[in-house]
Amino acid sequence: MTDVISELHRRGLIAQSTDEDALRAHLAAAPVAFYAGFDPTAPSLHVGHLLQFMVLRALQRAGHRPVVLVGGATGLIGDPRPTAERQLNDRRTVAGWVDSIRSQVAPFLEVPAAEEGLAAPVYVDNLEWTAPLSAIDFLRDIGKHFRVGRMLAKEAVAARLNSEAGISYTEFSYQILQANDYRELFRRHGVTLQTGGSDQWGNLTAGIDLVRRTEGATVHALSTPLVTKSDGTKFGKSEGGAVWLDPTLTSPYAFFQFWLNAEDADARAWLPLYSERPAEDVAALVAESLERPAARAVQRALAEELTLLVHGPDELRQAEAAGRALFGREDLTALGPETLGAALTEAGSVTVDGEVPTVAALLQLTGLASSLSDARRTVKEGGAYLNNERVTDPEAAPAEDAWLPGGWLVLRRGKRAVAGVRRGPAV
RNA sequence: GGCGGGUUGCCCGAGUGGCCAAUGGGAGCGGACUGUAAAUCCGUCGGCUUAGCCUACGAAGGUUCGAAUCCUUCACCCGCCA
Repeated sequence: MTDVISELHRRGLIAQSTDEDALRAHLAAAPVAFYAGFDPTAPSLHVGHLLQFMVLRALQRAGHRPVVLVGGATGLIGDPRPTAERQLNDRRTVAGWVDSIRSQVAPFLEVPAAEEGLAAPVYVDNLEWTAPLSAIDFLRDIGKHFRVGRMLAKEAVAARLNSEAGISYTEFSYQILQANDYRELFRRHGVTLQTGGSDQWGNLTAGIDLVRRTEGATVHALSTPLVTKSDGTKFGKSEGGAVWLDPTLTSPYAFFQFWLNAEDADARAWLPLYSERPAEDVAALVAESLERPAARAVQRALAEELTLLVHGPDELRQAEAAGRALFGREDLTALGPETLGAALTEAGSVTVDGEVPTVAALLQLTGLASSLSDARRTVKEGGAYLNNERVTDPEAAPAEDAWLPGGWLVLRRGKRAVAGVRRGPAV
């Protein structure tokens, strides 16, 4: 059995850990069950969650059994964020998100049939054991084991107490629920390791304490570092917001482009975290990037590997081809209707029927501009292009001879936001 | 429960009756330079049927020719006291 802790260290995936020697020995002794939780706070997971999957996959490859918890209960309460109180989502919405997130996780964890020696993942929802809890049970059987002093000292709580936002009793209680999850999974599935982001450390240790107090057992936790960007802005955002894993929210093309557009320094820092290539290959790619940054070998590697992982081989091929077509040197008319159509469909497109809208309207329709005002402004600033030629009049409709073979227009905003307009009856 | 302070655009934060769609900074967006990087510089940054109009300064009312600015009530936050 490989020493998975060493691998995780090498890749920079460990921020904090409970007694590491003990954990290493524990993992080496026998296959263990471990868990990571995902709260349904949105209809889809996003790139920020990807790092958790890298840890899950590494542990599973090492022979351990992943237990994936989707927080149907905790998602109703809200993990305290450092800045402000969360808006509560209604129960039906959260229940729907639980389903979509559960199915989203599945592809990341192979089923044992595919590869011998892998333990099948288990999926659970903490609503199962949290919903039946009465207030009395909660306070007597669980609450009694928590000291308020320790709860207040947790970073997530302390930050909020010191902020103007304060913290509600609801969110203050969150750590107790998550701790109870750990205990339930210890009882039900023999889980002895929880992984999560470093911002979850307080919650992870709360669970360890509860298991020790009530079960007399020593269990472990491992946290991943916060992924950062060299310019200090938040990781995982691109034009238009979060980068989702759901292909209907963020197209595979956009997902591919997100990684391809990473800054050099960031891409080099991220590669070990996200790549499952051998260490030598990772090192070689980083060296290549330092030598010839313009080739963007590291960005390409990230984009390819992760698009393949998240969206599969077909989508990867199309996302790549679309990028080549739209950013290639060739004349657009030389592309041919099939290539052009496939690329634009991948990038995002709209179909217009009847009278052709103005350029400003098309910018808005394709989502390249958020409003008509925004579209007009973009044209005024010289940032709008039709078939790679700058547009000057926002109120003019594209000329008849602008239509490319196949009935396409290529609309672009700035350097990299591209969308297609197709003429024809609505599909 | 009492007293005091606060709630402004994506975020931070000015603004105490007209010159306020609201100073400034950050983020975002566009341009130049590049490599579909970074840094830098310049521009832009509520919406619309765009020389104009509409909606906005926690919420709802009120005073006034005119309110983000004054008054009343409500909600929430922070601090001190009980």
